[in-house]
Amino acid sequence: MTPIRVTTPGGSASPGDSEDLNSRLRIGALHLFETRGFDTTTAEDIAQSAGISRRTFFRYFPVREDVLFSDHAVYLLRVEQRLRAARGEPIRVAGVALDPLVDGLVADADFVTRRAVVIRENVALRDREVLWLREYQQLLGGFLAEQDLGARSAIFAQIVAAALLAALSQVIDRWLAAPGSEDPRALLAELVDEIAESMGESGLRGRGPGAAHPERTGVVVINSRLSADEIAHLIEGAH
Amino acid sequence: MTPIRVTTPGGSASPGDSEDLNSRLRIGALHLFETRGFDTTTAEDIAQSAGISRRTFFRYFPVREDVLFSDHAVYLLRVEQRLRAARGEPIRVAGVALDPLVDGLVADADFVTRRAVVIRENVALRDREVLWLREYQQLLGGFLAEQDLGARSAIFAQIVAAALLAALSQVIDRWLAAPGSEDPRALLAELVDEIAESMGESGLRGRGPGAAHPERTGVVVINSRLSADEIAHLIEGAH
DNA sequence: GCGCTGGATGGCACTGAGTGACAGGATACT
DNA sequence: AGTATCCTGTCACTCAGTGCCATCCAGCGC
Repeated sequence: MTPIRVTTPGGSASPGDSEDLNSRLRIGALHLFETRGFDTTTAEDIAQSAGISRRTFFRYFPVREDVLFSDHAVYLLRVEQRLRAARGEPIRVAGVALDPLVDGLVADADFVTRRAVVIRENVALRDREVLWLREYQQLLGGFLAEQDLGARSAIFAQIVAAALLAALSQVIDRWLAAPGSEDPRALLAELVDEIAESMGESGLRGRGPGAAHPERTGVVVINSRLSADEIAHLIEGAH
Repeated sequence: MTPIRVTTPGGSASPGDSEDLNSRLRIGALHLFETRGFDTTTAEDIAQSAGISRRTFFRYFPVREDVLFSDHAVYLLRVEQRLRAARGEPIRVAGVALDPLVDGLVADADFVTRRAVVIRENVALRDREVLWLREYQQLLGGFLAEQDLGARSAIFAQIVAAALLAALSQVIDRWLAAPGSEDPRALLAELVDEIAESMGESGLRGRGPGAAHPERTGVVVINSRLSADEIAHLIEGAH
């Protein structure tokens, strides 16, 4: 997956930039896909549109589909950095680490929305996007697997990672469907919060209290038919 | 994805059966992959091993990789049936609906474990497996989306589906790594339970009480430094 | 200036996946 | 019988992806 040539030696920062070869390729390709359709556009066509040879094209993108996803190669690196740098409650850290991705997509809105249209109409592109998103999932999964998530930690690491990525995917979908109607980053934060609270350190009968967020206090009650006293009694007998 | 020819008109039931063309192909292919490696085995080779022409092979499996995954086409149907038939708390229903898949894999253990070895060593096969698993996820996601999961129902449907499928994936991985050490179906049930409890109707500030599991009572307290009275007070002020 | 070296590119040729079109051949139905 | 239908094989074609080699263009030391 990784060997997309990012071609950002130190200069042009964001994937929305223009005028390096990578950008010429992805923009030219998108335009071709929009007009001619994905599977009637050959690698040769794309290469020509950027003024390079077919052979060179495949040196930049080992798989033809990837010409639309070069940004992910960049975002993945940023997400990885965030994971390495941040500290705190693991699940929230993992969730927040996805911010650069969301920000990047929003900043590159024009390209991203047009790309989404093309992707929606083509199976190969949809599949390829799934595989790219899975890269993030593995990243988060790997990170969470190194943390202690209580009982069944290794398993839950993957489950939580999957949940987080599904949340991300939904956030992006919503944003694409109705741009501007909701702040994607805020929505993601909200969902991450809920996931962290429900599957986090205390949500799944894992370990004791007092780890990362000692000041945080939360109470969840299921079946409010019990009186407060009864609940208090239950709590006293619990731990 | 779907157009794999299942070739089970009404006769041979389980994917582990032999002697229909489909089985000859997948077994022959597996053997070739084991000995010669996946990417040095051409579609022609596989076709020959089953005594058919290359063209016919591609009529059975539009994508070469799929020759190893024909069982999923069957399992997907069964899972879908289970979803349609069962009633109860949605998340548990969705989780339990995966049982036919687990059972099928276990029943077909020889093939499945050998396949796993081949898959592990090849990117194209790994990717293809991911895409197949995603089919289940979409199935569950679609089902859950029709249910009412409380606030943000549409979003949580996808998140829960992803979590369930990650659980399934972990269960299978464990079983493959140490067959017989743990009952995969029991482990899956356990994980589904935890997911249902944490992300279910009450886990995520959704709707009121009294739906599917009215008798169930649970209390979760984060930060036990508070006294029981303080907590009771918090609760009284909550709803 | 010159020569050298390393990386990026292009051209060429080759394998193999996947597909459309057509032609038998078997089977089932009447 | 005749005929419609489904399955299969053959042929031919496009195009993705790759290895090999020649070339070109920096940069750098001298």
